[in-house]
Amino acid sequence: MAIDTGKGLLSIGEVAARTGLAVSAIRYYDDEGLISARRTPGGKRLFIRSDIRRLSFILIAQQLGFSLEEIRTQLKQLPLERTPTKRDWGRISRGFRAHLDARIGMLERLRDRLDGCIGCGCLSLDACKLYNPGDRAGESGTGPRLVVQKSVTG
Amino acid sequence: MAIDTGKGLLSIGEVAARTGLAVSAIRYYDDEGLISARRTPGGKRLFIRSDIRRLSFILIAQQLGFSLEEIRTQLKQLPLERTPTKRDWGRISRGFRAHLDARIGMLERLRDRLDGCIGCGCLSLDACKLYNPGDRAGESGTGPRLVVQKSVTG
DNA sequence: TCTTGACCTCAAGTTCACTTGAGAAAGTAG
DNA sequence: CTACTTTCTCAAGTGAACTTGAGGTCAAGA
Repeated sequence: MAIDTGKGLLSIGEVAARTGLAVSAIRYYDDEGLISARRTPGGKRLFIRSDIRRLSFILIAQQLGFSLEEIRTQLKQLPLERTPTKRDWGRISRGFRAHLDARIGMLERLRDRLDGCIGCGCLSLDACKLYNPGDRAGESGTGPRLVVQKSVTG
Repeated sequence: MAIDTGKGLLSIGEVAARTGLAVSAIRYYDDEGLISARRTPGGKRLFIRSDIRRLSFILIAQQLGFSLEEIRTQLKQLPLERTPTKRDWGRISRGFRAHLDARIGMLERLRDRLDGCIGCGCLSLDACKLYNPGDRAGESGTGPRLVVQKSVTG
């Protein structure tokens, strides 16, 4: 259980326990390149402390409606081998915050119009500006529509 | 093309044109009971004017991160046969707004902590209150996690 | 040494919200 | 009546984000 090469490395089970993620999910993120675990000579995954931070970031970003693809793009700004510095995280944080602000603004505008629009019964797509078909997700391709509109641009 | 029994009824194609939805999506919502179309003697779907309003509601609610299941629950408060009144829509609107407020609040709290948390590199699940594993979606069952946390409670 | 538990890979299954395709029937225009 | 468009049903496919299962390996304790 204590796979620790003296450098504070963690097994997948320990990471799962600390993050609340399923072991299978962590493997999946590793396969998808969102994190990149080292290996023991025997082939078992080893994680460093900052991998937990990466996973936390993934979870929070998902709650905000970012897809794994978008999160991967954000995380590319972080070093994989070296433990990211305050400056590294700060860079991501700023871009992240801009998207957060945009999303909050969208919801606030929506709220401000809600009573006057759904409330009055005028809700009709051609007349009501609450809903704008132009920027709907899922214009292209099949599969389910995105639940919240996309925001990270490459 | 003009299937109109004198009462302003609309064909599925006309509803698709007015809402911007695909015909297949409208059929799907009908099958799922989110709307409930009448039929011609020949079996073709007929829609009343307020069905467009229901569809608008579905689209907007989806943008806010509600699942179809949650939206179905909300729409159950509306009469299916009778055209919903201002009072009917108002009731939904209030509940809807409460969820909107909650979601905005969550994002604002997240934003306020973002610089101090991700920015400083302290992002760690056991210490950081940004992320709360307790109310994560997808605790039960398989399949993809909800993108934004659930809010409509039955 | 044997057993046990955590871990491995790879393939296939699952949910959501649809779309696509096949084959048939309804309704309209000429 | 014929041609054509629209609509119908039903089955199967799609993408995202995982989970589940089968069958095998690694490492620590009795």
